[in-house]
Amino acid sequence: MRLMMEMSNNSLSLSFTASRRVKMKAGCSIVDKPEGGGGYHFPEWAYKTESSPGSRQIQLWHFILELLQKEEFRHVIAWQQGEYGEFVIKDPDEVARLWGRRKCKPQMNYDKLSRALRYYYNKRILHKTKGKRFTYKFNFNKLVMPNYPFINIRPNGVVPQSAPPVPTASSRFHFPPLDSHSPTEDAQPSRFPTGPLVPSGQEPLSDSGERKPDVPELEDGSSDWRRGMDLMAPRNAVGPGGINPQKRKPEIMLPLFTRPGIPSPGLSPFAGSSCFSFNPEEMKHYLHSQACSVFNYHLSPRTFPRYPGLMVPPLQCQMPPEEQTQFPIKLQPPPVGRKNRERLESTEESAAPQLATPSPRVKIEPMVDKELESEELPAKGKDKAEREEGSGMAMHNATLEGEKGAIFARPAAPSWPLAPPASTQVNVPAEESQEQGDGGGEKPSREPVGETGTQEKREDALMPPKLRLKRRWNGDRQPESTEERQNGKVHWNGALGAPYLVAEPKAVIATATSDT
DNA sequence: TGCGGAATGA
DNA sequence: TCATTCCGCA
Repeated sequence: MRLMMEMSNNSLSLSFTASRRVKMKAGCSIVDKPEGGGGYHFPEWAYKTESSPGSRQIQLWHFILELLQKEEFRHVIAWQQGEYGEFVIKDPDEVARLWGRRKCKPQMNYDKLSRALRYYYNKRILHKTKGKRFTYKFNFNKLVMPNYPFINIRPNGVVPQSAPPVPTASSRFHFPPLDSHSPTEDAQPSRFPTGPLVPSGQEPLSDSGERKPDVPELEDGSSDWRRGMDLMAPRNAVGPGGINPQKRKPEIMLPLFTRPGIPSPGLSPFAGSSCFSFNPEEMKHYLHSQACSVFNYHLSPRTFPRYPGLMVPPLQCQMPPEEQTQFPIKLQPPPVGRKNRERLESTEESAAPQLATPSPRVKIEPMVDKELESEELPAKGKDKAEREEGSGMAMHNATLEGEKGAIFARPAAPSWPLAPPASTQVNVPAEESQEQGDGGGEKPSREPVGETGTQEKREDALMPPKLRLKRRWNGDRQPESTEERQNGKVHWNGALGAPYLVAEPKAVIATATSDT
């Protein structure tokens, strides 16, 4: 999360304040300790091998981050300026060498390393920036969110200065002491550093400050992401103090969640709780971008730990009615493998060539009863599966649609009041409408899905049975949300592995009027 | 240059 | 689970 937060900043310069405790083999380590000037602030867990779920040793992405935050390795690997979370391996051989050294694998080379990196594709930790040699992009949601159960966006939140970042600058960011900001603090000791990690406004960063004009990239999600940012930024520009939801009609609605303060059971491996404070505006940008990233980069359903019976806290209280909204969060099925993609590609190409457009598609997913059907949304071309993974957008759509809430409560229907149809929620421009959801108007009710639904079914028919089943299966049980994070305050119930959001009125990015 | 399958190891 | 290694393919 911290990483994410930092991404909210323009600057890349990082100061690694978080203590790092990377378990390294003696004689194999190359990076001992974070140094100032680097830029990203990563939580301790990021450097704890033991905190790397499923891993006993430092993971490659950890290592990459390490290198990225070290000035001395900037000539070897560095954040790509102007690109959100994107980094370039300037010296593949050297990086491989360093990695090999760290892992005590002298035979390591870039080929092998890159293979390891490629494994991250499916995990949504990384993705390749197509067309750019040795350039990859982190999916910070994947990396951070699961580890930062609580995200607290507050009007006066601070934002980190460095970071790959985010388009806006200036904010501050900090991690408030856990005990003070984590009402849901569970019994588990926090893994996160407490207290402000970075003084606001410090560390003017050099290399990341400016965002170059983005060049459209059809192939990867970058352009989409940027597009999303574009959509979001100008129209949603609001002062730090918040916005008037009534006046603002962002094309993309970022529903707010309120959280009644549900305690974390402490079941999550990421149970360490932490609060992050953001400048709402920046957060808005960031989160939106994240949403787009989720969409474009296909976050893995595994982004968030899942637990049976996971419930999403009722959304209510602490917020003006108009800001209250809840929507189902739904994860998309895991990425299909290349073969499947190709298969789908070929299948869909012939079957639904009209669908093949470079622009991202937002899959509208009727929740609840229509879940299964929604799972079988049309996939477009090769990226179909990936798009489907874009749970963020999917959720977004869901949000837009004022879907009901069975988000994390997989096993049971939501027990709290469901958000009303988003009749007032979205005012999406044509382009967005198309992209974000043909089903934007879809109601939780059983209204005919319309063309989208028809199309879904059509394509569903074209989908390999196996994939279909898989999607259904996963779709029913994989909560993930990106959109939610976009509201003032996002809290992740780390213990549950479920994010729940708490929006503060002033941190409103967008609101879905629930009463219309 | 990049991808991903497969076998294998830790 | 996360690589590492090897390899064929594009």
